[in-house]
Amino acid sequence: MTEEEKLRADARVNRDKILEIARDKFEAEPDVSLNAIAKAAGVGPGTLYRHFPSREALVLGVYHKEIEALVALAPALTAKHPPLVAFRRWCDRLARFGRMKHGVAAALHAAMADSDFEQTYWPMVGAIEHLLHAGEASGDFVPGTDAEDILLLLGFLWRVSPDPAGEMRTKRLLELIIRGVHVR
Amino acid sequence: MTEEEKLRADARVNRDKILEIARDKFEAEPDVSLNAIAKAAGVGPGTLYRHFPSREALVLGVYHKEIEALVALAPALTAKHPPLVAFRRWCDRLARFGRMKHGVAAALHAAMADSDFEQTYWPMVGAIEHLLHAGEASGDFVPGTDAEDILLLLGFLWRVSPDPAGEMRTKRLLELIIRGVHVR
DNA sequence: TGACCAATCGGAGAGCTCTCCGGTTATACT
DNA sequence: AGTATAACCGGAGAGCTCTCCGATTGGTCA
Repeated sequence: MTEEEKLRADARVNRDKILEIARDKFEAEPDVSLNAIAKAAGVGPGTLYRHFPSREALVLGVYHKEIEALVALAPALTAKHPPLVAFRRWCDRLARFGRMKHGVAAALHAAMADSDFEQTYWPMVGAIEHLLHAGEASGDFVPGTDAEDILLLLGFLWRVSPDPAGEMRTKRLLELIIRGVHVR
Repeated sequence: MTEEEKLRADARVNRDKILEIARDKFEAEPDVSLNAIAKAAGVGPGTLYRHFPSREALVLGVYHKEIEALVALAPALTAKHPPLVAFRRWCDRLARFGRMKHGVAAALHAAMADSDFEQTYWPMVGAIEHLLHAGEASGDFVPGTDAEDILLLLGFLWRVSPDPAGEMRTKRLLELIIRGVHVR
């Protein structure tokens, strides 16, 4: 979407400044108040909330690039690997992303699980659909698996702790899900 | 737990009143402010928050009985049915519960997925453990499956919509999970 | 260039969450 | 019964989220 293009110059400056500040603040302390971000960015709360109507929207704005990369990764993986491997690698990558951004996980969770966030939700579903289709075509995956279902299920990634124990749990659960989509 | 016994008489009255009011309010409008509940119950916010330190805790307090019943159901089901059937029925029941209480789902989700809520989390894990053990013993389930993992995964139940489409989605995802724990 | 107007700004304010602590009261003990 | 004390109460208040709207300003066209 060309949303960034059609913004008025001052609005674009503000938007960028907010994102820049927000990225730093989130890194430092994920529970930062949006008020604080607005103040640090030199705008009023009204401005921040007009650009990003909710905390989730702001988080999504901040990590937009990373998410785009993740979406783009899906076709690349299916091109280079057999479907099962591609699916597993993509999930691993998603898990790693979730672990890194663990502090903002709650917001990400809400955002990804909610189809109101069209800018993020549907591309993500598309990526999963891609992976699933490859698996169906090769006969490796149970046919008819729904991509939205899988994204919903993968929501657990945003709730595991980022320590080694959580990593093990992630590993086990991804195994389970893969067993669930794999036809034997 | 005997927590209700050792309360001072006035505290118990307040606690019960709060729960009674909260049940009604939640039924009517899940997003009610806790302030409103406190006022309707005739206590100050301080009192409400001392009894239930968070919204999640209050929700758990309200549905405590139902959750206990759910936990008690697990052994009953394993006694009457083969492990796979027992597991499926228990999940169905949990799903139905989630669907009925959809308005308070977010709070329930946080509560069940968070082991800080020991009163609810561990009994729930215990119930799942029971179901899994039965399946392992009979050789139907993949050995070594962790009950906490499953509870985490089942968290999706609190995010599906309560309409027919959501019901279908629930059905599909429970199938997937069952395929994931079922050996062969 | 000047002036118009639609887009944008930003802060006041309503309502909420959650905490803190001085005042109150049930309970136990004599 | 009288009293000590630990438990409990409840409201003031700080800080947050989110909205609304009058003031402001960038873009455009004559």
